Amino acid sequence: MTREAENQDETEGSGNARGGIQALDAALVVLRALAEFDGPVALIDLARAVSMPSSKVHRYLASFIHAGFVRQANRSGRYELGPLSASLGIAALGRNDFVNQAADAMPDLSEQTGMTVLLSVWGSQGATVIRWCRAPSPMVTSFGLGSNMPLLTSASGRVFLAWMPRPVISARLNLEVERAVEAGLSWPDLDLSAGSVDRLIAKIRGEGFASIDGRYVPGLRAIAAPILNWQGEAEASVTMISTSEQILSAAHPAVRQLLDFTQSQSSARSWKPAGD
Amino acid sequence: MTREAENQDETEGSGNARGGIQALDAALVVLRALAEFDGPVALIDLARAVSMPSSKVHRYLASFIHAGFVRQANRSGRYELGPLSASLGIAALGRNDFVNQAADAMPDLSEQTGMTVLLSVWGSQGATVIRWCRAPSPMVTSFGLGSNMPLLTSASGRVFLAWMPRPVISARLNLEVERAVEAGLSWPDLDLSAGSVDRLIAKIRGEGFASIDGRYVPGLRAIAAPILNWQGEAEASVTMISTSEQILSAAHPAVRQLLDFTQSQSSARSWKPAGD
DNA sequence: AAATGTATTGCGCATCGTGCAATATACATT
DNA sequence: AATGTATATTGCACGATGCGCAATACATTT
Repeated sequence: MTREAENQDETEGSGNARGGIQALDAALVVLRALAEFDGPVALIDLARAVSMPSSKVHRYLASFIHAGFVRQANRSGRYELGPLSASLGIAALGRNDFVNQAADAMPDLSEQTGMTVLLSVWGSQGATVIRWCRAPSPMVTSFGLGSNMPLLTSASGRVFLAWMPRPVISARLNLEVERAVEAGLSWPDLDLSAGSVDRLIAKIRGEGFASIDGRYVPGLRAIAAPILNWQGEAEASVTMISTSEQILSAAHPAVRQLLDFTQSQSSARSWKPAGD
Repeated sequence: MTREAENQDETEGSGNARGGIQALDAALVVLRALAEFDGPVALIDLARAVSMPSSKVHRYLASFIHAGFVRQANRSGRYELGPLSASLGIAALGRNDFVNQAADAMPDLSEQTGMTVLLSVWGSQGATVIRWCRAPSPMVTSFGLGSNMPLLTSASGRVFLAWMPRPVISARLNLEVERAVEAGLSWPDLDLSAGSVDRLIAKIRGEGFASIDGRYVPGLRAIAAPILNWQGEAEASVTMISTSEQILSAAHPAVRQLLDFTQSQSSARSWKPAGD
């Protein structure tokens, strides 16, 4: 195998990274690159992104598809992450994370409050719903597991807006503002100036929770609060959904219950720095 | 590389699965096996689980660790999924959004079958049509986007009846039964006893799809199947409408196409362990 | 219909993955 | 503490197999 000069950081000259398999290393680079794209990717683009011949990438993708980690969109071409990647992520999240503890406790919260509760984390595409606990009460379910919530107009997203390091969310924030401006959108409690966003952030942090009233999605109200790590950054967001206007008030018992819940969960262990 | 007999389903004799890389196939089997363990795994156990030599598995793991998909707990011992697996999964979750994906693929299904296809989710008023893909064939229908379908007497509704958590639908079910009783309605294949409903649910789940014949809405036949999420709950329902009586038979090709469609859109548990 | 762009696939060479077994290391027992 | 056992890690040599190139198939566009 005519190995190319794609060694990234190791001092090895003889082989690849200590004791690994070269083909696998290259393949994982491809997989990671695929994950970093926003949507379906053409083979050529993916190959360019990783600086490999198309045929090489294609063979990797064939194996990934065979295993279920990747799926090709239509008949013609583009590749995207497959269901097994999602399963892998769910398994990874459920390992030693706060996610498990929070998810285990969510049914209780849902039952006590009679509301639908969902748990989301910050992914490359924004706030992503990873757990979902339905309440018996009627409720609009136009989104489900894996939904990406908007940063500005969802309670879950606003939690990350307020408690995520600015650099992490800035790209997403710019994207959403840009799109809103292009679409000519305007919102009840938020214009698109930087000052308005900062004021919103300050308000959310001050109150300790974020909310969305029925003016964005008619009839839908939600409150959300962060699960914080010891650095005060949001690791996850817990959201409660209701059709009642009243939960938006800080005096409503649901707010108290939500904050109790997230604060008790915040003491759990959090993300550990990458191994490597 | 002394290749072992790890192909079990392909007819290929020369290589492995169509155009893939053997080492990568084997490595992904390992990763998948790792994900299926509950917690940290010892190398030996993982090797046994996939029937490979420890050294082989160890080299794969070295590459996975190097890429960040796997972490080893301490200096010595056990392996677990790493942060990159979580990132990958979150990205995949967003990309495998059932509703949008199904909606994107609906035109194809409509074209292949020549039938009108609609997509519904569970809303506060019951099954709610959110996408609508008309077939060229003329068809008079009185409902459109946002219509609420009955739980008992629509194919879409029956899907939710069968694949939705009982608490979620119970209120709606009671309401419909109550109203039917008050109105003195009676239906061809369903009386209003609890047992009858349970029998209907069992039948639908057994067949994998729900149907409505022309006796409820004269001249209108429909079949519907669920798009299931990771929890096995119905995330959405895909319905095909026809005026022909024949589609109600499970032998009709449209049923096959519908089930293929929904299963491909669901988070398939049907991924076979690729390796040996 | 021609043309362009892309995905897919033979093919032969030599690179590199593999199995075995030796070694290092951690853990349990006496 | 020392020994023993079990597991993780690593050389080594062979030859199977992954790789790049280029031809082909496929699809979409002008």
